[in-house]
Amino acid sequence: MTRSPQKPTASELEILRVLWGRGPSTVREVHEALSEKKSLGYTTVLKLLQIMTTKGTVRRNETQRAHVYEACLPAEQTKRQLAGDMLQRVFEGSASQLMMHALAGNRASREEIEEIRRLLDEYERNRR
Amino acid sequence: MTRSPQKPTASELEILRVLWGRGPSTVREVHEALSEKKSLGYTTVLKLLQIMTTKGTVRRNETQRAHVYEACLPAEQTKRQLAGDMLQRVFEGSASQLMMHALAGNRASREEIEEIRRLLDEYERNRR
DNA sequence: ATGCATCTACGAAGATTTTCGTTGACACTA
DNA sequence: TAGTGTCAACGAAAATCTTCGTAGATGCAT
Repeated sequence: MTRSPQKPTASELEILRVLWGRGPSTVREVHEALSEKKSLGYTTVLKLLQIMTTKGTVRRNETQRAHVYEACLPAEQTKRQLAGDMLQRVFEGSASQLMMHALAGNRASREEIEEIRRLLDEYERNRR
Repeated sequence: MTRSPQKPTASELEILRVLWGRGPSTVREVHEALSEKKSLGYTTVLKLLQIMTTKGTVRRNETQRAHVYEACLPAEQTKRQLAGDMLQRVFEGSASQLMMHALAGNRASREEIEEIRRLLDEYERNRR
């Protein structure tokens, strides 16, 4: 029985983003990365990583004195899960609605719109 | 000082969706609507609505014995806020990334893709 | 070896969310 | 008017999330 991937909390996501960006990291490294944005105690980060380990969100290598943590799932997969979850919970599965609401309020650049069109083409090509 | 709209929790969102769909409703009506999907006590819904009232998420009309609740903000605004929040927290502001991750795993119909293209055109037209 | 710095483990407090049970008010009906 | 059903208010338990202090182990430098 495989554990279904559970949705990371807000704090867990912040940590995951550091791990995805830096690759396997020690508590200190994660803590320093997060400290640039917000103040947070070292042991808070440690505790979070320990909890995430028990949840199976991250795994750690304990061969060094300072354990090295890494995300179990690739960023792509977790992001897909988060986006899919919101798609269902908020937009009843309508991707067009999700997109329009995401664009509203955060005016996207012309390049961004072009990029979306390009990706849509690609998506359709791969679909058939 | 206006209270910044705070992000509804998962349960609160379920209730908001009922209110958006039905319009102003009593606790009983909301409870019955939710019961179709999941089992939930009547007083649980009542309590949630009371909490949401103190938070300013909903307001109520108390002229009837059974108070009538309604969402303070229109669905559009809250959805925009939720989508925008995820856009920043997970996708660093990249709408194209959000889009593609939402589509992956929830294969969208050809019509859905067309709809997105149509809305993109419209969005660009209104932007300039 | 002694002391300082760094690390993990543990526990726990406080906040928030989710869930209901109980109580007393109110209203309809037989 | 006595009984039955519905309603809001209140409090509180349970679960989860967020945060950090303290203790004990480990390694390095003097």
